[in-house]
Amino acid sequence: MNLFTHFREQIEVLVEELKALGELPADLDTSRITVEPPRDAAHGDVTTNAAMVLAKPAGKNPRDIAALLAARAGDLAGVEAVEIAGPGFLNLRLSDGFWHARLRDVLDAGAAYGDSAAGQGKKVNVEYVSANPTGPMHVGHGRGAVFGDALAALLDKAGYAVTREYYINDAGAQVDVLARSAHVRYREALGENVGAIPEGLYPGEYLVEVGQALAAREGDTWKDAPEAEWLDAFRDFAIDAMMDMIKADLAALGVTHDEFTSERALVEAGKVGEALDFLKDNALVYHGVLEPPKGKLPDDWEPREQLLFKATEFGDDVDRPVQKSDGSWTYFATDMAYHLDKYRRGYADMIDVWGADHGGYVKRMQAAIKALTGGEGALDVKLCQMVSLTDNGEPVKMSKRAGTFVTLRDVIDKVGKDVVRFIMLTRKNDAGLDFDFVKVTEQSKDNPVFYVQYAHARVNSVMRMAAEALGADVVGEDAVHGANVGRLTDPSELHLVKLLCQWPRIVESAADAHEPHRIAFFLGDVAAEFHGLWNKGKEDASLRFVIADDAELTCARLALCRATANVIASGLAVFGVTPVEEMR
RNA sequence: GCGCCCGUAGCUCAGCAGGAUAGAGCACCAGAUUCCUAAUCUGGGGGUCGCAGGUUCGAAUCCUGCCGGGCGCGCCA
Repeated sequence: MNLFTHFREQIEVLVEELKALGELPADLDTSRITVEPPRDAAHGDVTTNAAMVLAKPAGKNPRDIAALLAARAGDLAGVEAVEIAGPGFLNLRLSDGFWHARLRDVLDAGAAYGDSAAGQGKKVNVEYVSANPTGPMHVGHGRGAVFGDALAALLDKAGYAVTREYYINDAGAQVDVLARSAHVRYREALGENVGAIPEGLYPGEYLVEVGQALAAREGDTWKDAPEAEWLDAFRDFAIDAMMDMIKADLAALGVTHDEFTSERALVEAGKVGEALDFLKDNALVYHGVLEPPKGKLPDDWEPREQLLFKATEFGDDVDRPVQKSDGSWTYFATDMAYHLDKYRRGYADMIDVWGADHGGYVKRMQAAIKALTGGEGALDVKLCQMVSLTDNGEPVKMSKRAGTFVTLRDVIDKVGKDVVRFIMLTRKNDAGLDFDFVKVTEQSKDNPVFYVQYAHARVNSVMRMAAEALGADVVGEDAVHGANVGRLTDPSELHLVKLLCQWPRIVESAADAHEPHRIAFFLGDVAAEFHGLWNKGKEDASLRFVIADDAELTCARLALCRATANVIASGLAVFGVTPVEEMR
């Protein structure tokens, strides 16, 4: 249960009562009422702006409305004190007993704590990675992969029916380049001295294997054959090989997808034609000539008549071409068809995770979706900023030519997938991210992965010590669930309980905002609070978790430890990070 | 030229669908440290929230205009 939602509903009930009594107008709009934790703990546990937002439409003084609400709020279950503060805030202080009950909720829910029904089972499609099948993934792809994967898990936890999708860009000119590059490696594998890889082809070593495999399978049949005879087969083979490599890298990162949609298959199935027919039928395309971009004129610019989509009618800045001069579709055209296809598969809500360099593309895609779905479909595009790799503060030099290109796989192999995943999520998606090989593996408070994992491991450590001191019985499931948590009365203990109880709210708001990074910050807060509690035990032995001569109190504190580990594990699960039992 | 994103402490960044004196970590300064196995702890200084208007009971948050940085801008995806 999200307790803030609970009190939001309770306040609503009180407002209805006041309406019935004629104290407030019957048609009062209550939608702007919020119930949330106050920033300052001195203001209680729960605060609402109800009186202030209702004041104007009700034609009353906010503090008068607050007084009306306060008179009734004191009777709500769990509310110990009510006060009116500032311009008309209504602050509720909840009883220790209420919090003890919530702690039991955390323990009973286990890993499912934080699960929400807010999404109401609504279908949502999250498309991420979608790296071109022309080579290995770099860390930038990794960020998008982790972000998309975590966002999908977050939405899933928040009650949405999530589909994770990968769009394979296997139809453009670049996969022909891939095929030609593979052909060079094929000839090389057959013993030909091919020299340097020609300009314009992919020079990467990763194609050597592909060439060898082709040579083994095809023999020298296509060695000197004209391109038209082998292009299709080589392309298909190379794409499959690249996708196998990409999927293996994703597996190493723990990233999964439910659907892989092929651009080529979409084109061959006539989906682009269908989308274009729809646009034509609705007079949303026309033949015209675009104005040249101002300020920066491309060298080879010349006026050209093209088939244009009326993007400006849907919020874009200029109309966008859908067909190239050779008659083939632009990337935009196939992308429109792809998103229409997603919509027709039942996804009115779509989220795309892109690299920030595609930012200029967002408006036209959103315009296209508006046009193609009659305003029914919605697309949120999450742009991921660049990742800069550093090694103890020094930038990692990357040069494809010098062979010092660091792939995503290199990074995973070096620091482990859990570290990669967590660090990638410690920044907002649209902020740049510094990934330092030394810092991310450092065992110190400065390293968020370590700090959070350590808190989880420390719970385990406490359990072991408790078992040694008081016997295995105090750490069993029964003992934890049967603990008299009413013994938790120290303010710092209750503070941790209150923090843990925010988890459902964090899940819902992070899911709503499509911002998984909030979870990383929350987990950092939980870890800090827990470590802080531990440290208090150093100064004041009565606050230690394990009290040798008081098994009941120890059990209560172990329950709090267990609940802390629960919440951390629940958050790490969203991130796809395995909580550790022990630090090494 | 236009569009998108960003501009918060010396540094790296949070700031939750506007909310009550703007937060954290690092760094800096001052103390503590024979500590439940654990890779320290406590306290302190430090901010015109880029600038200027506007909306609002209330703006770091929303709107407009500037300034500064990044990305992008017709047959690359």
